[in-house]
Amino acid sequence: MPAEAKVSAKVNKPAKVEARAAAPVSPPLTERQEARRRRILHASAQLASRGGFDAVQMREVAESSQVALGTLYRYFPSKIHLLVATMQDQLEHMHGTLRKKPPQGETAAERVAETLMRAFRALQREPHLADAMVRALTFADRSVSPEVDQVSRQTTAIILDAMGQENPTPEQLSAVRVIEHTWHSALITWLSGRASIAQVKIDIETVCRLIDLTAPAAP
Amino acid sequence: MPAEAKVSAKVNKPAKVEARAAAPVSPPLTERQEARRRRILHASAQLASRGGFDAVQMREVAESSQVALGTLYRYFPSKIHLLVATMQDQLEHMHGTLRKKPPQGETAAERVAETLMRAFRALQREPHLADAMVRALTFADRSVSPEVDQVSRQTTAIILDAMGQENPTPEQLSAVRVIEHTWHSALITWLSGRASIAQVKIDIETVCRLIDLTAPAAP
DNA sequence: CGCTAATCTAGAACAAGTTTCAGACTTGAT
DNA sequence: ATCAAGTCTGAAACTTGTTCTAGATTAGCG
Repeated sequence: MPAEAKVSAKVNKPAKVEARAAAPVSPPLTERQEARRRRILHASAQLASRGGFDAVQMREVAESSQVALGTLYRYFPSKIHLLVATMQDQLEHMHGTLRKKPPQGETAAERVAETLMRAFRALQREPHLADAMVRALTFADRSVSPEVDQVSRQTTAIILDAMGQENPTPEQLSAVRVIEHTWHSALITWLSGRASIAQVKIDIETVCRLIDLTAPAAP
Repeated sequence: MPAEAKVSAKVNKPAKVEARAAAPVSPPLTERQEARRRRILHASAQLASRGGFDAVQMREVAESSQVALGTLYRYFPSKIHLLVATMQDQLEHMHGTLRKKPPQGETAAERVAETLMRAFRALQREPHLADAMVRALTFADRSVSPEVDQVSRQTTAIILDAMGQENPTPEQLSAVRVIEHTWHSALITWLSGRASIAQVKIDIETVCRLIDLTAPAAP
């Protein structure tokens, strides 16, 4: 009946199809579709690495990834969706990389700060890419909530990993939320040239103190 | 020689002209120019109050404020500049309002949290306006840094006011920075529907604990 | 194989931010 | 009062995100 995989009905956008590598269940993608999706994300990241948010132009992404503009929009319903998906992609890499070398700090706060600073250094290597991803993330409106939430969960997972906490308390989860807020906002101030790298470091270290504040003795 | 006030040279954009009400020194504006500026900001806030960021369309702002499109761009070189200036305007009101009834809390942390929650409630009354202003603020790139910085300073001033600290320590200033980060980011998650009002409250209260953590005995 | 529904493509069309330009209007100085 | 320089206006043009359309392709099923 359908063709190239029944992604579902008309309204369906492979966006939801973005079954993360972990659970490609919802709407299975054809090999060619999966390939297209990868080409698109690759082109997006490449263009972003050059000139940041503005350099990711939908027509160029379509051309670079050898896909028609309409198809690009079928996969990613907006530029913001595309960039947020790009961020999901990069975050997975990052999480994998971070897993390999766990932070060395004594306290949970130290380990989290160390992990975030490591991530920050990675972003510094591709500042334009960071710009595109972070701007998209904070500019996203309600229509992108599910995807942004996914990014948020991934970030939370990274931080909890660094804390080494199996089952964090509600208080600790609040602290993690605040750390994420600070992380995103600090990145923005850095990207827009209003804060130095050193300043970001201080902010991260400052907010990480909240962890110790909320991490009492283990049961 | 010039006309309607010598704003300066060719490249000059009254943007810099935005000498806040406090210090209209740099390039003095004609009365008519000041009036135009007010009309523009008013139209901007009005449109924003309706439909948020997207509803603030430059052509409409120009029409509503009875100014040519080109003139609008002379006063505010981009939509982002316009909305950030709108935020500066609103922040001043807010600061004035907050001054009148200082927060009641015992500790500095309580007072800051109370103040921010009061501001938050004000934003809730005009969620669309809040959306427009906050989105603009976080989307702003380097070209808007001076204006965004001004907003940041104003916010810092409000928080320091609430703390009741005359000369804060560097540590306290760091805490304030982190509070601002959390404030902005929490607003974004609320505006994009990813966090409830209650959640924002918790985040604010959580981060405000940092103040007590960094506020030792007075000298 | 041949069908049928969905997908993909190429390209036009539309929307809103931004730029540009010629001409009318103001302003402040002489 | 006059004039030079800067400002405002109105309208068109340009850019880039987004939508739409008609026709070519593809996938899976009988």
